[in-house]
Amino acid sequence: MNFEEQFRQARRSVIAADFEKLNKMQQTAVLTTQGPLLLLAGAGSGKTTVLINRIANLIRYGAGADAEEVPQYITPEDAAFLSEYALHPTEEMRARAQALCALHPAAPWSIIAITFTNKAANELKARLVSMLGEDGEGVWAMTFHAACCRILRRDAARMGYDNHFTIYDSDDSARVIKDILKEMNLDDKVYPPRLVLSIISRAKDAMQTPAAFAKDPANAGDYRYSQIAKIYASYQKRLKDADAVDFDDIILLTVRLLQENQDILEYYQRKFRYVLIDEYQDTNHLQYLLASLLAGNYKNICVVGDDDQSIYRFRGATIENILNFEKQYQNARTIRLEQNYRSTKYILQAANTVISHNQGRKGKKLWTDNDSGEKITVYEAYNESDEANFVASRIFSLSHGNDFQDFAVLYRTNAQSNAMEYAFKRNGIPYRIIGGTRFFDRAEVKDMLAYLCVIHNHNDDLRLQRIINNPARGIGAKTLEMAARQATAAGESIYQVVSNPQNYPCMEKAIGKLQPFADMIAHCTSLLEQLSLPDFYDEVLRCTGYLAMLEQKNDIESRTRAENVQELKSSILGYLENADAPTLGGFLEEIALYTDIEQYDEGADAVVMMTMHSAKGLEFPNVCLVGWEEGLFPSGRAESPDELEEERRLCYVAITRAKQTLSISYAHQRMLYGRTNWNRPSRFLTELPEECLDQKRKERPTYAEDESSAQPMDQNIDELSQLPAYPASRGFRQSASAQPRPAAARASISAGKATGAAFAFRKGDMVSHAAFGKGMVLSALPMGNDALLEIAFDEIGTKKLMANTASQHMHKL
DNA sequence: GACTTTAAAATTTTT
DNA sequence: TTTTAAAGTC
Repeated sequence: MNFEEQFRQARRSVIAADFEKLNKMQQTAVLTTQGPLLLLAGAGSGKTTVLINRIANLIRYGAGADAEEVPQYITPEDAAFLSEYALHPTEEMRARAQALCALHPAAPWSIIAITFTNKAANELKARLVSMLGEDGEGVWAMTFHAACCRILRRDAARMGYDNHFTIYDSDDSARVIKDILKEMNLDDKVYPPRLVLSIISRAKDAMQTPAAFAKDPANAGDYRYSQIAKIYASYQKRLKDADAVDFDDIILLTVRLLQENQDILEYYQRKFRYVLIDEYQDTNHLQYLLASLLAGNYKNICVVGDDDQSIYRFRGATIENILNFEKQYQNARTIRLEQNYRSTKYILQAANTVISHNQGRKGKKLWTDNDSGEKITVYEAYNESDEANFVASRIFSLSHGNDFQDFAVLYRTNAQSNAMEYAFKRNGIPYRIIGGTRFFDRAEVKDMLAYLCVIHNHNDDLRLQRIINNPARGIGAKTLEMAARQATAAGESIYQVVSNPQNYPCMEKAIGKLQPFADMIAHCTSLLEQLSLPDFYDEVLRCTGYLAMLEQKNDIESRTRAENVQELKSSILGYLENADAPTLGGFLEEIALYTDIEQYDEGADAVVMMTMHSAKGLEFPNVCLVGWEEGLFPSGRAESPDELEEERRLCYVAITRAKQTLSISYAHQRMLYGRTNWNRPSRFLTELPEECLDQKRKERPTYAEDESSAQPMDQNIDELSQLPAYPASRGFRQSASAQPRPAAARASISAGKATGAAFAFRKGDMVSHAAFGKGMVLSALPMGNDALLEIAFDEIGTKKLMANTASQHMHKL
């Protein structure tokens, strides 16, 4: 063997030793640095760890592990040294060995790692910094939008935008569409703004200009499409005039900037020697183009993803990007990470089996060295509240009152959280709900941000319209409409009209109302130069009268809103900490993309509830999946085979969140949106391997008898109360509207022994609860057929429980 | 112009 | 059932 070959082998094994903690495939992925690489990373396979280590390898050793090249300066003596070190590494030899191994090490700023969410980007960055120190800071680890924004702000002029362009979020965009519909005199029932926006979004994804969209043969002859083409054109014009871009524009303009400007393209292609894309299965066409452009020169592109976890097709992701990667890059290497470190064998087997029902996969089978664990509990509930009680009981029996944070309840739609909340409240189980309206989506927060936008840029018409009469200043729709018309006619912004009403005869009536508003904005603008940002913000809260308005209302809702509005100040403080030259504009630019305040404080010991979608990327020791019924999961809206496969992938994602235990439940009858439905169990249940399951259901006859004719409620209650939980229910079936909440009536009966429980507990009683331990009843407040108990538990403090529910897990001592 | 009432719609979601 | 927006009333 010549010394070059000896050197190559030693080099690879020395570098590999740095990553010996990883498994074989993970290590291969880390050491494969050159050329296109497709990393198919199954759920729980340590994907992020691989990404971090791969970046570390690039910075430390560059192409060292993955190249034939042996530098000219390497001598046979060096090769011998490295071989020796590979076999017997010592601390003194280390520095020289590492220096020999490095081959064109990558500068941190020459690496770009793109993610979808700020959360993922932050995690990546934090872990890079903790592994690499200062070098970690230099890596471009950010979201698609943040990266594009950075690129775009530098050269926005080339695309005809100011480099301080504002970003419209989807809410802003919807307002613009509504405005256009009004102007064009179109019915928003025929052209729902959200739908129109999604059509425009698809057009942008296909890089269709409004003109091209209008001519698209696919839309030809469709009157509605011809109208939408006009809306699209008008929408783009308005954004352009306001120097605003929407989320799609950020990517689209960046792609066009690179395509149309050879010099800029070359700059970034040279700058980014290594491109990494996370969650590649979630990329849309534009993002694919961006990735291809950035990696166009070196072709060192590593995409990480899992085709089986693609659940965002509905918002434009194309799974084809990952399926076609190997066609796009003929010399691409593919590595599968199939060892799962997260789940038990049973859980994994269930996941594998379900997903195997999908066509069009890359194909992959997860395996694990973990224990078999417990079988998956499948529970057939009577209705949604029985299901919720089942989950509550399960949490009690597994947790014994500790470590609630180890539990997650995952559902298909947010609306399902209600029934769970109800049960958790009655049982005194602490919980938090993820999803719904996020902090920056709250109206009051958006209002204050709109004020800041207007103060920063008086010509921001869209935001001005939002706040000009909020709080009420007597400037109504009529006045605003007039001002807008004058502004358009004069080619000015609305603020120009509002601040100089005397120049417009028709505005005369409103001068008294407009002047104070304009003065207030002007005053705030002058404050900006005198005060620090946080103090300035306090003043804005005061001057605008916004805080006063909330304080005046003085109900719970308003108090929360006031808190939120004040909470925005911590975002400002957070911005100040990181910015070198903080300005209001800088804050607004940053906040436009970073809308993800940490709403999920991990410290709290509470069960988390969220949709299966939101759970992606997370893991929990114990997971309860609820609502496995046809029409709900899979969703009734999923009709085509493609859509059903997406539901199945969602199913796969949901199952693989669980580390140790998993329960799946479905309800025989469920009230949703005020209607009671009787749905068959989900088809996904039948796709689970029976040997993994432990099926449970309440002992009771079949529901066949439910179909028979209705009888008066009272009679049924008498009949039912004789029986244990969920007895036969002859003639029980009634429409939800015919009788008030039959399900609820049933549920209280279902407590069985509990009916008397409400009165069994008195002040001073000592009790023992399955999960909370021993305690004393402090008070018992009768409430209808139930009672609210306040109990001081020895270990966990005072809790409020509903007697009927609690008695299922609690007895008197 | 501000407030109240009523009706319709309600997957999934990040930027 | 709950939420939100638009129409109706003072």
